[in-house]
Parts: sequence; C-alpha cells; structure tokens
Amino acid sequence: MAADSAGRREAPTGAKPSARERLLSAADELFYAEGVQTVGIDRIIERAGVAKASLYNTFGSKDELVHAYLRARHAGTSARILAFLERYETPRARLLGVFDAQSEAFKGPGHRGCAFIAASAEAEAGSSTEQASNDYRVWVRTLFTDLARQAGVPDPQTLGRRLHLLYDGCAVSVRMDADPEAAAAARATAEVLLDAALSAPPERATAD
Amino acid sequence: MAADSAGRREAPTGAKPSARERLLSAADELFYAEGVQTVGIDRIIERAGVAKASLYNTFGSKDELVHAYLRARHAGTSARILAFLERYETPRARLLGVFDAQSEAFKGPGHRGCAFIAASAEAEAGSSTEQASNDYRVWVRTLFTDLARQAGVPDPQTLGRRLHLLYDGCAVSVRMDADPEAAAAARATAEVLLDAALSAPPERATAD
DNA sequence: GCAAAAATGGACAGACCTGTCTACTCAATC
DNA sequence: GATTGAGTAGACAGGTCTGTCCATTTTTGC
Repeated sequence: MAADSAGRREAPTGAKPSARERLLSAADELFYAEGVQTVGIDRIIERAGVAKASLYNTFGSKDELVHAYLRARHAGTSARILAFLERYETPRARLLGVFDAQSEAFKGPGHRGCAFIAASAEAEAGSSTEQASNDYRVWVRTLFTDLARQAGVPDPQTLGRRLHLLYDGCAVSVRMDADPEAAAAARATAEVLLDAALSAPPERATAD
Repeated sequence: MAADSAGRREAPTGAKPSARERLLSAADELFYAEGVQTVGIDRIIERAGVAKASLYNTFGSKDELVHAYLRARHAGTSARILAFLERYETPRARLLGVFDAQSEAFKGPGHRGCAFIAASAEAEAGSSTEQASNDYRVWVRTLFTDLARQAGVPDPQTLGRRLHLLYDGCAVSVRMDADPEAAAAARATAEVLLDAALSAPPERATAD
C-alpha cells in the first residue's frame, strides 16, 4: 500500500535500505542458497534485521515474498545478460555471448544454478512460482530466437529452442556437478549448432 | 535385518505385495508427483495402506525412504533405457535412441521430468539425495561417452558431455514447459552434434 | 515540536510434521 | 495348539512452521 507505484526502487542512495529491500535481499540469499521450502520466515527476518510484522505488512504472505524474490531474479538476470551482450558487435557474437555471460556468473561464489528450476521443483502446479517461471522462460526463449534471427539463421525458432535446451542443461550441470565449466561446454556446443544452422540447405521445411 | 541380502526383491508373484514394496510404490508416486519435502509420512502410509510403524521398522527414517526411492528410480530408468536400446543395430542409432527412449517416457501420463533434478533442488549439500544424484549422473554420462566411442567419434568425452547437457535440458523443458516434444527436439539436436563430431578435423586437440 | 505513520519485539494460536510407543491382530511354522 | 514375528491402528511427544496481534518505540512530514 505504502509502496511506491513502481513496486521496487532503491532507497535515496546512501541511506539505510528500506525494510522491503532488506527482506528481498535476505530472501534472495537464503531462498537461492537453501531452497524456498527449507528456509523459514524466521531465518529471513533474522538475516534482514526486520520484525516479522514488517514482512507481513509489506508482502502479506510467504508466497508473495517468494513471488517477489523470483520477479527480482528475473529482472536481475535479464539486465545482467543484456548489459553483458552490449560489448559485442555482431549478432553471432551476441548469441554465443549469452553463454559467456552465464559462464561469468557461474564463477561467482555460491552459484547454485537456475533459481527457477529450483523453485519450480518445490512448487505445486498452478502456483505463482510456476507463473514466474513461465515468464522467465518466455524471456529466455525470445532472446535466443531474436538473436538467431538477427544472425541470419533460416529457422530461428528451431535454433532458439535448441539453445534453450543447452541453457537449461548447463544450469543443471553447474549445480549438480558443481562444475562452473558447464557454460563453456554449452557455448562450444552452441557454436556447432549455429554453424550447422547457417549452412543448412536453403529450402527445406525442417520437418519435425 | 529381516530384509534379504539383495535389499529388494519382488514378492512370490501373485501374492499381495509386501509392506516394503507398497511403501516404495507409494513413495514413487507421491514424491515424484509432488516433491520430497511437500509429501509427508502420513500421506505415504495412507496411500500404501500400511501402518506407520511398518515404515519405520522397514526404512528407519524418512530420509532412508527417500534414498530408497531414488535408488529405485535409478534402477528403473537405466533398465528402461537399456531395454529400449536393444532394438537398434548400430551404435549411432543407439546413441540417438536414448532420446527416443526419453521421448516415449515423456509421453506417459503424469511425467514430471527428472526425479533427481527435482529431489536435488530440495536437498541440502552433502545429503544422501546428492549422493544418489551423483550416481545417476555418472551412469548417464558413461552411457553417452561409451555410445559415442562405439560410434567412432574422435573425442567421445566431449560429445558425451554435450549430449548430457541436452539430456538435462529436455528433462527441464518437459517439466517446466509441459511439452513432451522436448525429447524430440533434443534428439534432432543430438544428431547435428553427432554428425559434426564425426566429420571433425582428424588431428586437433579439441582445446577446451 | 508534534502528530501520524511505520517499524519493532515478542508472545501466541493453530496447523503440521517426524518419530516413538503400546496394545492388538493375524498367519505361518514347529 | 503354542510360539513367533510381521503388520496394524492410533495416541502422543516434541518440534517447526506460518501468520496474528498488541503495546511500544522510532521515524517522518509538516
């Protein structure tokens, strides 16, 4: 209610972060590191240094806090990737650069793979978690197909889907194999697929 | 203690399944469909039609039941895939056939992707769930690299890793996108990678 | 400086979960 | 027929979790 219209905006710069921000920050750290179900409200408010009533005044429920955490993840990840891609000139470099962006992120300390895969595994069908995951997946898919189209690939939808498989695959691997090189392997694989897509027979309906 | 040395063996065929079997069957259905943390002991014993004491006499703890559930998944999935691959003659067909096997499985009702990805998302580091997941991942990786080697690929390790990315990727997609065609997309992608690997420059160290 | 709004600390309710325990039933075997 | 062992039903303990509430303090706006 008292939240500004944009929903989240950082504090006046230099001042102590608002309760909302500290809660989101604590939720991001704990939910991401340990899972949504495992981490209870008490741990969150303790790390945020905030009273329990503030959490419920701000978000209303744990579910809503989880939803806000996932929306913030979506915003943060998409902004990070898009900012990373600005260094590249050609569409081809940008397309492969998505995996370079992930590779860099995976090397950060305490990286545990994709927050949406993890959260979805704990959520039930039709939950707001599923909705947030769908939004994120649409964004990733669109990013890949757009970049594939710009790179001159004849069938950008198909390549986009295949790159999405690799994107998910390296997120799983970085977590379960604890191997930050997973993104580099995905990048090399993406390069093979891109080259193959570019040298595809010009007129073939790519029957599935 | 009373369990036979093999650990699990089906009942004398025709007789009513033992408490252990009914518990494992109920655990498989509920844990897989709804998640390990979400499903409580009471739901399991109710579906199995078994007393709570029987569960604790047989498995000792919920953790042990989860572990047994994952071991049974590993055994079932690997047996299913290997049986499926027997229909193929050439190594190439067998390698791509892994994705056909998954495609068929994904079309079954209530398929929710990879049980190990889901369980790991809810587990903490160092748990027995993580151990079971590692065993499964080693099996998948070995399967792919062995098949790649038999297919005559110069660098079977690299192709095996890339196919594993696809394998994980389509498991994520079938669950989160609810699209059973994910395995078909992975199969088509695998074919591109296999052909590229077979026509690779004969002497190049494939520097990573 | 003061009133209104926001945040705090903590107790508490109610639900749920794992795991234990006891008294009982049933079936097979000696 | 008696013994034995597995299975049953359910109460119960002890803990944890989400969410509510209230009296008090801090912050903010004017």
